[in-house]
Amino acid sequence: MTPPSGPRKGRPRNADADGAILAATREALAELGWGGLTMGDVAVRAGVAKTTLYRRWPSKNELVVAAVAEQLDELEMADLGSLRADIEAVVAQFASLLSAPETQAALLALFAEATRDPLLRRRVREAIIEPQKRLVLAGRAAAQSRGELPLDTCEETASAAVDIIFDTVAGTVVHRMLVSGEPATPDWISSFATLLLAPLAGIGAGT
Amino acid sequence: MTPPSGPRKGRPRNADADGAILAATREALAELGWGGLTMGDVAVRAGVAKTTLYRRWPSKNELVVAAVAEQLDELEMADLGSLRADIEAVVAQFASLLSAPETQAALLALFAEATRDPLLRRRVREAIIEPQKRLVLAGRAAAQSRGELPLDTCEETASAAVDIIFDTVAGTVVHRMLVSGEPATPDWISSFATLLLAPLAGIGAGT
Amino acid sequence: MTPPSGPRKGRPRNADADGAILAATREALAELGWGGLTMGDVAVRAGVAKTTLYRRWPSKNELVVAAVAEQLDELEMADLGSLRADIEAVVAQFASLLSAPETQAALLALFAEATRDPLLRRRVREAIIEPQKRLVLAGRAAAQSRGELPLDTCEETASAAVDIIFDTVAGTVVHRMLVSGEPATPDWISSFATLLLAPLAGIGAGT
Amino acid sequence: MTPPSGPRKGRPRNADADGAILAATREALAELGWGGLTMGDVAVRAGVAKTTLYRRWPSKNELVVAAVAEQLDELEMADLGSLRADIEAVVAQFASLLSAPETQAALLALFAEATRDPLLRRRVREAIIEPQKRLVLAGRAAAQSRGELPLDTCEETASAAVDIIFDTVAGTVVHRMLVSGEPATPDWISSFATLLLAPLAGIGAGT
DNA sequence: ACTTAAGCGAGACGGTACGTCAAGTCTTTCC
DNA sequence: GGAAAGACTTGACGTACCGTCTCGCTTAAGT
Repeated sequence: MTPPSGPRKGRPRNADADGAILAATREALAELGWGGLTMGDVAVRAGVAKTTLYRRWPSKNELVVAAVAEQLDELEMADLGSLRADIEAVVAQFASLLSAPETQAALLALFAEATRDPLLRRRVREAIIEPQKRLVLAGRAAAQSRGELPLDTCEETASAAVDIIFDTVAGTVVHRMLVSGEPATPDWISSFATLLLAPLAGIGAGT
Repeated sequence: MTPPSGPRKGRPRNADADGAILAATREALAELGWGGLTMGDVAVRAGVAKTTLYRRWPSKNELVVAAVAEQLDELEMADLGSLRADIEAVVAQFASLLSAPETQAALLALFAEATRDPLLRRRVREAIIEPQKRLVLAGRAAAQSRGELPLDTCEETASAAVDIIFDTVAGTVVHRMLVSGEPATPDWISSFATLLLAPLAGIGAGT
Repeated sequence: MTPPSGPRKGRPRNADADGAILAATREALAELGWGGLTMGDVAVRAGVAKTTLYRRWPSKNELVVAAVAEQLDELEMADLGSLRADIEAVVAQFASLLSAPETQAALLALFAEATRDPLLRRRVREAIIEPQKRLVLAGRAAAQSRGELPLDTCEETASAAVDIIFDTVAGTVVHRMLVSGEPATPDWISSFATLLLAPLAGIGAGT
Repeated sequence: MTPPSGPRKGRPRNADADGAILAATREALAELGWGGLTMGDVAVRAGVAKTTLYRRWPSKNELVVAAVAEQLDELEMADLGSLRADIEAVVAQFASLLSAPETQAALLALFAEATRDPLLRRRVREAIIEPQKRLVLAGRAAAQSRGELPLDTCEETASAAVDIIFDTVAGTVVHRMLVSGEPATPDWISSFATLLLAPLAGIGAGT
């Protein structure tokens, strides 16, 4: 993947430019939205020629994926000692990310574009979705090690459970914040965690 | 809203055109996606001049909102005798709507655009979100009349509950289908209904 | 050739624009030369959008041909009563045309480009060369009617004679003014006319 | 101009490169014309880095002047025993030079560019025009030594005569071949020589 | 039948961004 | 210090679409 191929020939790429461009992209995205984003504007903000953008990312889409992916790398699952606490923490983190104007503008537009463009879809999956899914997996593993959740009896069922939880968490938070346009207050997060934990309570009660 | 202004002067608008244009919009949307959609192309598909489009809708955004809203009017809440059945039915309906390529392409793009454009946001709310929210309300009312749910004790709490349920249902289904890209099979719908009903089970148990 | 095809559909082209664009082209050509001429600049000078240029002429070359051809239409052969006077008049006219900076910059560049591009070559021939060749023909006809020149005995020979005279007149004047960069003074024109008339003098002397 | 500075420091310039580059330039010129010629392409054809081109010639113009000038150095005036023979020989040589596609593409473009760029104009004069003018001078000197032409009585008149002859020969041949696009056949050359010699015949007759 | 007013198609218009390309410069590493 | 490689800035290219405009024509309703 990474070409470590010895000492490269020719003038090396300006190492600072990548960061400057992605930052400029997020800034422009926040101010102008997806529709208003232009390559020329990003280039000017980054203090770089338009051709330099195209040399590094083949299209506007790829550039935005990269810019947003960099942002989402921040998310992490901390083991806080209880499943409820862990869930509330990750939802809060995700919500705080979605409060940033640049993420708001970018995320839905990216998802929308990915609906039609298979390559973009793959890039979005790899760069954005999968890294988040690992949060659900980490949370489950922690809960299992604490005894809050039973160990997986069936691989397939477990996977389906992860998927449904992931879609529910991500989808609901996104919908609340970006579509309904309501903030994710601590109260709301608490209610939502209750909703998610209810099935487990039932299991626990039934045991 | 509706101009009742008697018998209008001049040549009346071609009544068929509206339908043809909206259909052409959905068709183009399905083929080309939001980004690839052009007014010129829609006009050609509808066999109509570009001017006619602009005479009826002030912009591309408005046109697409109208085209998608027309599609969403189909949704309805049938009282099937139990809350689980009602939920599964509405989720299935919503999922089937999101299977249509034109809806897929349009919905997220519309949400994305609405993030930046307050007027569009209002139109989306009015034309798309609110009509769906009434399904949740109708479902709750039916369940209450059947005794499956307690009557509202507090107006405010009830409203918050409706909101959270609405965001969860809409957000999760959208995320599963459009972002994760997985189909909403009967099994999945059933699992999801179980997740939603779990809190009620707890309430019921506690009563 | 001219499409008189009834009442045209759609918005008619701005009739003033053609003239404004061609004038702007000549102006820009004079200031910046062929290499410095840009479509965008012409558009700005003409107070017109760049797209309007491309809507009317498919390329920079065509535009310049049109601009220069319009200029060359001025040339005309007046019957001044003697062959020498006619020659001196047409040479002076041509020389005065080549004094204009815009013609200077354009003509050679156009000829150069035409060397490679067969379509352009054809356009240049039609629009620029042929109209000039008629001057030679008109001059010869006038001289014949005055008895200064014998009537054509052989069609083919006559045609070759016209060609050689035409190339000599046009080529020499262009070379003097644009390549050698010397002005065509009345003295020079007189000397050149003498050179051209010498063969006839010989004929006359031999009779 | 020529740096005689002993044994230079560092790696010496590749001596073959100059020739390879000029040849590549002419080749590219013949194939693509002036407008289509790119430095990058020349570099690739010559198997050389673009930097090397710029290290040796300051611009595209200079490179092409050098490439074309090299070609024109071939011309020479041979004393064939009579003025007519000498004239026909030099016209034929010049015509044969203008038959080469690379010269065709280059010459007019160079003249055109020189119209605007005083430095280029000077270079063109020095490298291309002057060397040709000496042919006319040599021819006249030979004719004078053979008694075909009177000795110069007036320096100034003689110079003007050389100029007019030079412009007529060069201009007419260039116009015939590059603008009119007709070949310079032996017949045509003969007719043209007759035209040039006519004034002398008159002088001779008058003597 | 005759006016009036709007709808309609066609297509030109001023803009703005696109993604590409070439010119000429700069910055590496290797020789 | 020359040379190859290739990244860099700049600026024009020709295209596409937007949303507006201006035509000539059509279609009713009101006279």
